[in-house]
Amino acid sequence: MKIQSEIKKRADVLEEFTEAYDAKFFKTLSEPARIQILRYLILNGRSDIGSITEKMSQDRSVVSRHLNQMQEVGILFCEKETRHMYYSINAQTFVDKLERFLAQIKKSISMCCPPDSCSK
Amino acid sequence: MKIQSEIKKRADVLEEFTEAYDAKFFKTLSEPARIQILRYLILNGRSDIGSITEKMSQDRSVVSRHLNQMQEVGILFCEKETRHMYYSINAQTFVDKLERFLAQIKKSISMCCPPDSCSK
DNA sequence: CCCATGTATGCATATGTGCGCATTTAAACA
DNA sequence: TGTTTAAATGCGCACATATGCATACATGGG
Repeated sequence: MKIQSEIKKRADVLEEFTEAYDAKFFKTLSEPARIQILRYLILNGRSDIGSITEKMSQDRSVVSRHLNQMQEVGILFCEKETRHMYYSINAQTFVDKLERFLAQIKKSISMCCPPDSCSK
Repeated sequence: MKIQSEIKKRADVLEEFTEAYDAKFFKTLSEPARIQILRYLILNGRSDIGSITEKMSQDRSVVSRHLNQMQEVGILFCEKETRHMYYSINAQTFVDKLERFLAQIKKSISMCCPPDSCSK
């Protein structure tokens, strides 16, 4: 039956959507302090924690934790060198995550909201 | 001088980036309850608050507030009809916001992180 | 007009999380 | 091997916000 296969299709797309969804990634992107860090790295490129902290009002430890979280969700890349921990934007994973999410949203929307299903 | 113009270019792109950045949009996308609402709307399309609440553990008022916030940041579209407030995914603004952000990130990254500037 | 139904809002509370301080760990240099 | 510098971690505090209850505000049906 046509309806049955439609229901299954929706459930499948929803499952895909749920798997692709990274709430922590978005949460990380929503914090003012972390946005400031992102801005700093866009402007200055690869930097260590000390340099970043100089331009911020927060404590070194706080910045360290933010950077760590940003690295965990794939926004930043880090590597230790001598005594310094250097961070830079992880272009690969960052862009990839956004593109995956965008593709999934488009897919989900086209399924659930054709022009004459959602609007009225 | 070459360096000076490079600095200006970076500042300009950063300003664009900052303008395009909508922290509240990402924050809205990061809450479990709101993600559940999004999932519901993907599966069921246009729905009123009552129907959505039935499938959630939160109170009607809480769901109402979440829906309102999601509409504010451009994720959802709403329209009142008889006594019901109907919500649906706002494909236009939702996708547009993501695409704008993605484009801006790509632009910023390509400027600040050419392969041999960020990596070491 | 009054009542029922669907939403929105005021308020109190609980949970989450950003923050700074103090301390610990790690590593380079004398 | 001790000293100094950079970063990470434990802990407690403060503030933001998600939640639920009670209530107020619509609006359609009788």
